Amino acid sequence: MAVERQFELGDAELEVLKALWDAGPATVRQVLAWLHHRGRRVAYTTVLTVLTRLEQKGFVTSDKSGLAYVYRAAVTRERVTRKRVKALMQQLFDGAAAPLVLQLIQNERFTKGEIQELAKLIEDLDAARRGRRT
Amino acid sequence: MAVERQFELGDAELEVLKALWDAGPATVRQVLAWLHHRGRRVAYTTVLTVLTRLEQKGFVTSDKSGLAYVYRAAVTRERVTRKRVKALMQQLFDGAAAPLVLQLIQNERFTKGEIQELAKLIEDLDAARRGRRT
DNA sequence: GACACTCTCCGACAACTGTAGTAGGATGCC
DNA sequence: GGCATCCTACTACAGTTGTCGGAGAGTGTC
Repeated sequence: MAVERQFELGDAELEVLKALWDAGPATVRQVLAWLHHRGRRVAYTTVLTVLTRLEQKGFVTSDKSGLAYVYRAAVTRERVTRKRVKALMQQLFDGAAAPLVLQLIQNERFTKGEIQELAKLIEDLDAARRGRRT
Repeated sequence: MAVERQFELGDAELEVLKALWDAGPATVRQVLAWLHHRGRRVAYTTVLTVLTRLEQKGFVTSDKSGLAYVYRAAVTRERVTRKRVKALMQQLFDGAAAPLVLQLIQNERFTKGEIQELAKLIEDLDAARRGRRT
């Protein structure tokens, strides 16, 4: 690879994006504060660099309204999340979702509420399937 | 980052590991054939390099029984898979499994059999939870 | 105007990963 | 013995990502 791929997100980049998702549009300094708050000890310029790269990749936009540039996420958390999950499914299970779900259900713990919610969703799925007579 | 992390698997590395999982212990040439079969056009020496790195990282072992070294996976597919999924959960959902499962169920399609299997697993989970009086 | 701050820009560097060429040893065939 | 073939070791290089430092511009304060 190394050629062709073009834009994916590394850990640091994702972390910065999260700051924008959680805190809304923010300046470099605000993102830095958010990261420090989360225990990520990085320098101001590091955040700046990451934001710049994210902008190059199209994940954020910026505009200078006051003294400093304000950065804003240009992609939704849902979109990025879905894409990542898809990629993982592709990589590990040749794109199939079921094995992943099965693994999660068997290996992870869920609260009562979560289990109920899952049960309900599954039931809905089943009902929909029947409804479509598939 | 760049420092500290030490060993994770890239796409190419994972693909090579898959070859060993699927086809069992194999020589460089056999892995190469497997990759070509899967449409991955890489050179012999590339495979050799990747296998060498995987060995350095402890993911495979090798032994020279005949003319060429035979490489063998030193980690199970399950172990690697679980670790990757955990990492994704950590990265995207702060370690929580439920949001990931919910997203999968809502966004992906499942066959009748899969839905039934899921329903059964959820039911078991629920029963176990009740059994524990938790 | 000088000093202190705060920003952005540019350049840099190291680790990791993907990819591969070249050299040289081993083996087998004529 | 010479030549083709196969294998490993070593080296290399580019792209990506994480991480910063220093230079220089803008702004506010005495």
